[in-house]
Amino acid sequence: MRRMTARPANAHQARLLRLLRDGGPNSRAQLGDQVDLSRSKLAVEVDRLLETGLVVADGLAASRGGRRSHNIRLAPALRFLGVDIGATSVDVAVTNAELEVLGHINQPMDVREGPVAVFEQVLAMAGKLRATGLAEGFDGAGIGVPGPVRFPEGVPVAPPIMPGWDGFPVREALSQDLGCPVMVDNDVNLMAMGEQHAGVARSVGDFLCVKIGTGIGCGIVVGGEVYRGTTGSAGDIGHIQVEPDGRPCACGNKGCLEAYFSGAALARDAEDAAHQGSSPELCTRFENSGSLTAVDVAAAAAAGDAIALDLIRAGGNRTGQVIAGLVSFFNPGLVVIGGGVTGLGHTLLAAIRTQVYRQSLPLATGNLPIVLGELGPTAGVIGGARLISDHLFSPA
Amino acid sequence: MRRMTARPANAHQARLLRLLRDGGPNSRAQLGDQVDLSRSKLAVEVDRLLETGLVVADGLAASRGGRRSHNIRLAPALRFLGVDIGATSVDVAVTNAELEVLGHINQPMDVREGPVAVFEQVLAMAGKLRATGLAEGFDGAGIGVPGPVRFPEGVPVAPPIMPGWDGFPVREALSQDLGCPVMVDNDVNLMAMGEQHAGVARSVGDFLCVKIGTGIGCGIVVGGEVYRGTTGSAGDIGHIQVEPDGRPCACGNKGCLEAYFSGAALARDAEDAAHQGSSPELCTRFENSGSLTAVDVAAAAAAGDAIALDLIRAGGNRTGQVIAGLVSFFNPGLVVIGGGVTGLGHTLLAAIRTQVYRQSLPLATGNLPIVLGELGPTAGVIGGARLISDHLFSPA
DNA sequence: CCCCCTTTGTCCTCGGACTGGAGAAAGTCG
DNA sequence: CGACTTTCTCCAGTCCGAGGACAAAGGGGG
Repeated sequence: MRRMTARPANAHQARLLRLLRDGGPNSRAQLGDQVDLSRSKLAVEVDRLLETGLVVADGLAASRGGRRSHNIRLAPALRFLGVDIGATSVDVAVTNAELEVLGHINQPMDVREGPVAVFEQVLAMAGKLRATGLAEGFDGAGIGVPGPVRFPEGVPVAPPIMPGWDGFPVREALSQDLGCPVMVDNDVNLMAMGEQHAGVARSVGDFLCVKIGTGIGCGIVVGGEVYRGTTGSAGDIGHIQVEPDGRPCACGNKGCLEAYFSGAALARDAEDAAHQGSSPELCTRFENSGSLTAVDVAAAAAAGDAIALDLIRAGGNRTGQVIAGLVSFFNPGLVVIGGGVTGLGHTLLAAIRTQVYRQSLPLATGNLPIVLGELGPTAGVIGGARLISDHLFSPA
Repeated sequence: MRRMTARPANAHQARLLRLLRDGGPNSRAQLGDQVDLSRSKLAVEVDRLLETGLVVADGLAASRGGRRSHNIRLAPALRFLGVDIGATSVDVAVTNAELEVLGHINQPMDVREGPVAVFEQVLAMAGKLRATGLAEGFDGAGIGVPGPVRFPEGVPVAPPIMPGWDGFPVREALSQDLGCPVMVDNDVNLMAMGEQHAGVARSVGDFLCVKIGTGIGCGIVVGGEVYRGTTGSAGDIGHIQVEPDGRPCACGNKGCLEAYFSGAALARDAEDAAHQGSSPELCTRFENSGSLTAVDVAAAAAAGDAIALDLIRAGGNRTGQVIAGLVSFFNPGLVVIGGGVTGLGHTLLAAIRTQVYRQSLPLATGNLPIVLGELGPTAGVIGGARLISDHLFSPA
C-alpha cells in the first residue's frame, strides 16, 4: 500500500488536522466554531484536505437542531509507530491518526547491545504488529531513546548508558528501514508528550514529568512545547548532587541522585539488605532468583516489608529534595511522576510530596498537583506517535 | 506634548519597529533585505508607520553602488522609562526608542517603606529626568520589583521582602500617574532582558541570568522569551536548600541558599568575622562605620584579606552548587552572573565556575560560558525599557 | 563630461484569495 | 404540514499583494 506522502499546505490545514487528531471526528460546522475562518474558506481547506486523502468524509453528524452536518475524520488507514527504547526493554505500538493505541508489544532487550541489534528487534516487532492486520504500513514513527538526542538531526549524543549509540544516525537509518518519516527524541520527553496528549497533563501548559527508571530524567514542557535545551540534554537531573562527597556514581562524580535512587541503585540496596538479613521478605526473594530488582522491592513493600518501605521512602525523600529545587526554579503547574518505579506507587509519591511541599515556597506549591502518570508504559509510545504527528501535521 | 498613542496595526509593522529598535536607523532597502516582503508591500507598511508618527525619515543612507536609499528611524522624540526597584535602592532611567540610556539616576530607598512612598520617589526621579530636558513625557514605562509578579495584571504577589506590596496594583497606579502604558515584572527578569538586548546575552536563545543582591534570583530565557512560570515565581532559587537542617532562613525553612550567600548573609558573616578579630581588614572597617555590608567584603577582598576571600569563595561554592543543578536541568547556552555583588568579581566567578564545571555533565557544560553581566546597574533599566517596548511594538 | 550599469522608489495592473449574502438542501418541532 | 434552524454551495464584489515596467538617483570608466 502506498503510504501518506501529503502534508498540509498551510497553517490552516495543519490546525484542522490537529483538531481532528485531538478531538476525534468532527463535523465541518464544529470545526468552523473552533478555527475562526469564514465558511467559504473553511470549505475550501477541507475540500483540499479531502483531495489529499489525509481526511475522509465519515457520514452524518448528529443534528444540532437543523440540517445535519457531514462528519470529517482523519483517514482511518493512517498508522503511526511509537517506539520507546528503554535501558532493559523495548515498547513498540501502532496507533491510528487519533493516536489511539491499536496494538502494543513489549520485549526485554539490553540497549547496550547497540543500535543495530536493537533496531533489528524493533523492526521485527513492527513487522509482527503489521502481520496482525492492524497496519498495512506506517506513515510515520516516533522513537524515544534513553539518553540525550540532538533533536534536529535525530542523533543520540554522548549517552552514558548507551555505549555504541553515540552519533548513530537513528533517524536516517530507521527512516530508510521503515520507509516513512521518523523523529527521534529522549524517552523522557516522549513520556511528557504522551501524558500531555492523553494523560494527566492535558490542558496544562507548563509542567515537569519526572521519569524514574534505570536512570532518572525529567521532561520539561514550556507553553505546551517540549523544551530540550541547547545541546539536547535538558532534564538530565539524575546527576544533580544530593550529597556532597557522597556515593560514587557511574558518571564519575559523587553523590548524584541516581547513585541513591534509580532502578539500579534500588536493586543494589535491596541486595545489601538481603545479605544483611534485615529483611526476610527480600531475603527469600533473593534466594529464589539469585538477584533483586526494583520490582522485588515493590512487591516486598506491597507485602508490608519495613526495610523495602524504608528504601522507597529514602529514595523518595532524595528525589523530592531535587524536585523541590526544580519547582522553586521552574514554578510548574503540575509535576508528573512516572517510569518503571510507578509500581512503588503511593509510598514514593507521599515521600516526594512531603519533601516538595515542605521545601518549596508556598507561592510555587500552593496550587501544585504532584501526581503519578496515568498511562504507564503507553505514555512513551503515545508520545512517540504524537511527536511524529506533530511533525507531519505542520506546514511542509 | 501629546505622547505616542499609535500602535503597529499588524505583525509586519511590529516586526519593522523591532528591527529599527534593535538595529538602529536603517534604509528601506536594508529593511527589505531582512523582512521577506515584496517591495510594494514594504513601501505600504513603511508609509503607514510614517503616517502614525512612530517612525520618521532620516536623510539619505550611504550608497550601496546605486541610487542612495532614504533612511528610516524610530521617532527621535519617543521616550521610555526604565525603573528598577531594588531592596535598598531605586534606579530610574530614560531611554530613546532604540533603548539607549539618555539619563540615569540612582537613589537609596528602602522598599519596605511601601509602594506609596516608593512611587512618590520614583515619580520625583522621573520628574527630575524630565526637567533636564531629556524627555518631554514618556511613551511607556517598564518597572522591576524585587519579588514575584502576576505578570498579566502587573501586580506583586506574596513578595517576602516587600511587606505591604502584596496585591498592590502597581501597573494601574503607575499608569495613571505617568499617563502612559506600564508593564511590571520581576527585577531579575528585567536584568535578563537587559543583558539580552544590550549585554552579553545577545544572540543567545536559552540562558540563565543569576542575580545576587539582597536576595538571589534567576531569570530564565527560553527561545528568546522570558519564562515566568505558572504563578510568576519561576527563578526563585534563593530558597533552594543547600544544606539539610542548615541555617535558619527568613522564609521559615532551613539551609536555604540565601541564608548562606546574599547581601544580608554576607554582611552578617563579615560582622561575625570582625567580632572574632580574625580579619584585621574587616575589623577596622567595622570600627569605622559600626556595621558591614557586601561592599565592605568586596573591598577587603580586593585588599587581599584572606577571610573576606574565603567568605566569597564559600558563597560562590554554594551558589555554584545550585547553579550546577540548574545547568543539568535546563541545559542553557549561557549563564550570566549579575547583581550588586558583581563587585566581588572574579573570585566569585571562579568559585562558581569550578563548581559548575565539576558537577554538571560534560554535554551540558562543554560549551557553556559562565560570565559576569556586562551592564551592571543599567541592565535592569534597559530591561524595563525593553519590556515596555516589546509590548508597544506588538500588534494592538 | 558622457554613457552605461546598478540600486532604489513609485506606479500600475493582474491574479488570486477571502468575505459575506442569497438561496437551496436537509432537518426539527409544534 | 408549515415555520424555523442549521448546513452547505454558489457567486459576485472587494481587497490585497506580487511583480513588472519605468523613472529617479548615484557610481565609475573611458
